[in-house]
Amino acid sequence: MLDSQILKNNLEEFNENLKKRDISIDVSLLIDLDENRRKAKFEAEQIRAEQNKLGKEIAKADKNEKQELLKKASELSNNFKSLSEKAEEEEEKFLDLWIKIPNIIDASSPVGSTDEDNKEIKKIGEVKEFKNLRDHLEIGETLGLINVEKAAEVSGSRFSYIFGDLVKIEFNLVSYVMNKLSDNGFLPTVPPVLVRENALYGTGFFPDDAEQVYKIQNDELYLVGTSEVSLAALHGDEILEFDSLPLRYAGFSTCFRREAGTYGKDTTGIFRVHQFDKVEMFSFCDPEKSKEEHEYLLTVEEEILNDLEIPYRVVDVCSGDLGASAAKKYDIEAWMPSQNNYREVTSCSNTTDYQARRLNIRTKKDKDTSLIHTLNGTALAVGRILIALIENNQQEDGSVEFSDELSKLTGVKKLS
RNA sequence: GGAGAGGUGGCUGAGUGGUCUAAAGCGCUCGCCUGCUAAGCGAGUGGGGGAUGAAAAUCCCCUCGAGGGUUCAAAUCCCUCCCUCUCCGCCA
Repeated sequence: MLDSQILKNNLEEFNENLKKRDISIDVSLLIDLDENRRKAKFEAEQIRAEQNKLGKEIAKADKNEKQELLKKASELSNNFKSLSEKAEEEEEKFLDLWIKIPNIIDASSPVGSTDEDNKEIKKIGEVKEFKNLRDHLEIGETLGLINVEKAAEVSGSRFSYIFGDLVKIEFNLVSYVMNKLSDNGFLPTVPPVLVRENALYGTGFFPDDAEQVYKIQNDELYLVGTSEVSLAALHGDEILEFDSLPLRYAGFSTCFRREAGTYGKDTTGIFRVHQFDKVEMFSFCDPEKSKEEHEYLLTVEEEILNDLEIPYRVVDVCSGDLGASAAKKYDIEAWMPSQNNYREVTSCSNTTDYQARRLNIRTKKDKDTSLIHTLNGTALAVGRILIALIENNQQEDGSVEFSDELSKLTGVKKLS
């Protein structure tokens, strides 16, 4: 959520941002609603003040005076009730619209409408040529490492079983990444994957992306699509020690996504599934240092991909492709030989104070309390990394063989 | 799942309808005192929103787990929810 002061202080920036994001809303309506709610609240408060004053007089008054004063107080009370009701209505009217306004985009983010307009920043690693090119599913099925057909019978489409050495690789990679992050000041965390509605509003997934989230009907709980949600909410309603910033966490969790509206898209194998495991970095940061922190998270992501010997490119995500809460976002896309293309394996966002305002996370600096900035980045999206590892290290005979260096991380030299 | 007890400021803890503007203690900050340290003395010490103002500031509203209700008036009474603890049952 944005600071509504922007309507008074920096309307130009506000309008420009809407333009960049290609959103058309009635700004003058917003301004009116904002003014109305302030006015309504102020009027209610005035009456409340009178009422409070009178209440104190009543407490001191003797019996004769009391009856008279009570009558007056009763009037004020009714008056206040109707005014504060009105104030609440006005507040709600404004907030309903305001909560949907996305974050202010960083000046350095490219302007554009779709992922086609994302800006490639760099391309690292050599793309190999393959004879008898196979995709990860074909390799995985043949070697008995992946089964999506059986998973479809058990759970429906977009689920998978992974077996044997692939599981071994998953746990080895998670362990490698957790160690690396722990060495770099991230606190390893296993957060809850079921959360209340509030955590999803706080992180900006609600109300906009609600259709992507699984709901547990009986208990009013939701399955997180990323541990970002539970990590961000960890410090909700807190004032963090300024000297403790940045507070960095590395969360391991299973992630659940409904993938509504993706029918027919990425239907092969385990690329786009309803359930996958992920290690996520999350940082609570001094607002003045969030840009550096963002670059830092990206660096960590790149190091991991380099260690894993996966060719990749880094993309600066354009205005139209940013989520509501991000001011700036870098995606890393790994080379996927079977698709002859780079595909997203990490995403790293600076959400500035957008989540912090909703979650009420602040710090105290020189006596002033101010909102902190939050950032998140994927350290290891297990499923997609497994795909990249399988496909980029496949052999002509349909086996998969890792370099000596890489096999130290996977714990497996050859899949056959 | 059953039975019970609770949630008050950074912490401990008093407070069962109006002077609560939340006692007291601890902690913290500043000052005094002391050769240093401790003790002592004094002052201050949460958060959010708003009005006026160039600013400094002054004033107002909200906040005792959350949300409703009763009342002229709620930390205090009533309802719903959340959380914590104890006992029983079940359980990885």
